[in-house]
Amino acid sequence: MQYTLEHTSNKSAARAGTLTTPHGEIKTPIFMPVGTAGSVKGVHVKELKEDIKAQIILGNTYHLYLRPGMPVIEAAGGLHKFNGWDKPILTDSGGFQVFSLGDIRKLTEEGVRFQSHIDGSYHLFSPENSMNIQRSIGADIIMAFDECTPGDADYDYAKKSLELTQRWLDRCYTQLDKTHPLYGHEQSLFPIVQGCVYPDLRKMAARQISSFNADGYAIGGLAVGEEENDMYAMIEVVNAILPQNKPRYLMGVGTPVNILEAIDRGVDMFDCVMPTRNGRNGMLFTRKGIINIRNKKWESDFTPVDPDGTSYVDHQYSRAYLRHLIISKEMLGAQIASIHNLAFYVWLTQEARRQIKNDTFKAWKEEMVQQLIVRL
RNA sequence: GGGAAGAUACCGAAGCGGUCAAACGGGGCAGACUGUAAAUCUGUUGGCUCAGCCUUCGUAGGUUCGAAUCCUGCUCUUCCCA
Repeated sequence: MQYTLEHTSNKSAARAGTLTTPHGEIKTPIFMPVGTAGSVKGVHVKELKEDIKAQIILGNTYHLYLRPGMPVIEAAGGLHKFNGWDKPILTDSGGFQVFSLGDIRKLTEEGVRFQSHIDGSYHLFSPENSMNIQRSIGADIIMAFDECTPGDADYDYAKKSLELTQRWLDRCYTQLDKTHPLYGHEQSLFPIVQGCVYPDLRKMAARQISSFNADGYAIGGLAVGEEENDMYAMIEVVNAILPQNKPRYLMGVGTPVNILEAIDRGVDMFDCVMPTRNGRNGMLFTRKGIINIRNKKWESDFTPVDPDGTSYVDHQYSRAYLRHLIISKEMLGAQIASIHNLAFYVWLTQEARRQIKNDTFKAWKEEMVQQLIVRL
């Protein structure tokens, strides 16, 4: 996997680059739609490619492992073959589920004992089997198995948690060395920086993972309950240390403003469930601000969903019609909103890329962040 | 024509002497959602000069310290018999 840093913004740390993977190029900064169970909820591959212009999507180790299970994924020939997406894929390691499944899991040095949220059965996730499962899935980019430390963790907990993540990283690499890709293409492991909101822990973590010659580096454990300013501060601290010539991936973030602020601080890759989940729940992100399409004010607004939108759904349907669909719980409503939001997120990052290369990023971003928070 | 049951807030439906402006659903209105246990969850839903007051449980009266709840007339609805 090859990353080429093409341009750095003249007035900020924002970068434009190209990441070349076994399944094609990714023009950064980039937003990556989340496809937890092997599908970006409600969105066809055709729409991802032609309308949203997604360059890479995510899958999730925990969810795919539980269902359909690795025998099926391997028999299919990996996730690319299984879901028909022939562009790059990134899989999360299950680390986030360590955080989000809170009360049905137990954390030990060995790994995490989970109870399946589907049938209550017990499973152990460890760095070793997370790597094995991610081999079976066959993503281009695979993530280290970490503990996503909660944003409100105290210093001692955050330190212990970080040290565990560091020991787990060694085991991830060891396991990866013992195994090989199953489908004829290389897989790149991205290590993850933890350390909660504590600058010295973040620095320590960034230095530690930088010592591995990874193809890219991730910043995790942010947007998980901490103050927004703390998040931005941690990004700055970490990006000052991570190698310049490798992509940086901010995991699970975030709002359109979060993304622009992070790009401004040198982040290259993003993923978040917000465009799809919030879309399904009636929230539309546009370059003029945020629309809650369920609100009565849109009841008879027959103007396009988003006149500035880049996807066909933006012009094909009216706000009144989309409101009707969402309120009536018609599945088409969720699909339209998801396509719109994903297209907007991808547009936002690709427009940022254009502005960076044009050396106009900083001013453009300052204007955008004012606009993006407006409630329409 | 005779008999039975019933009429409760936007709708459906509990309540069957005081703790009832009235449970619970639905609908309406609004909010939340950040490496997806989420097509989910939360709040609110008579009025006002709002820690209180006013009007509301078909309608008109009555009993009672006190009624959505008990009694009587009336109106309407559903079912059964002729």
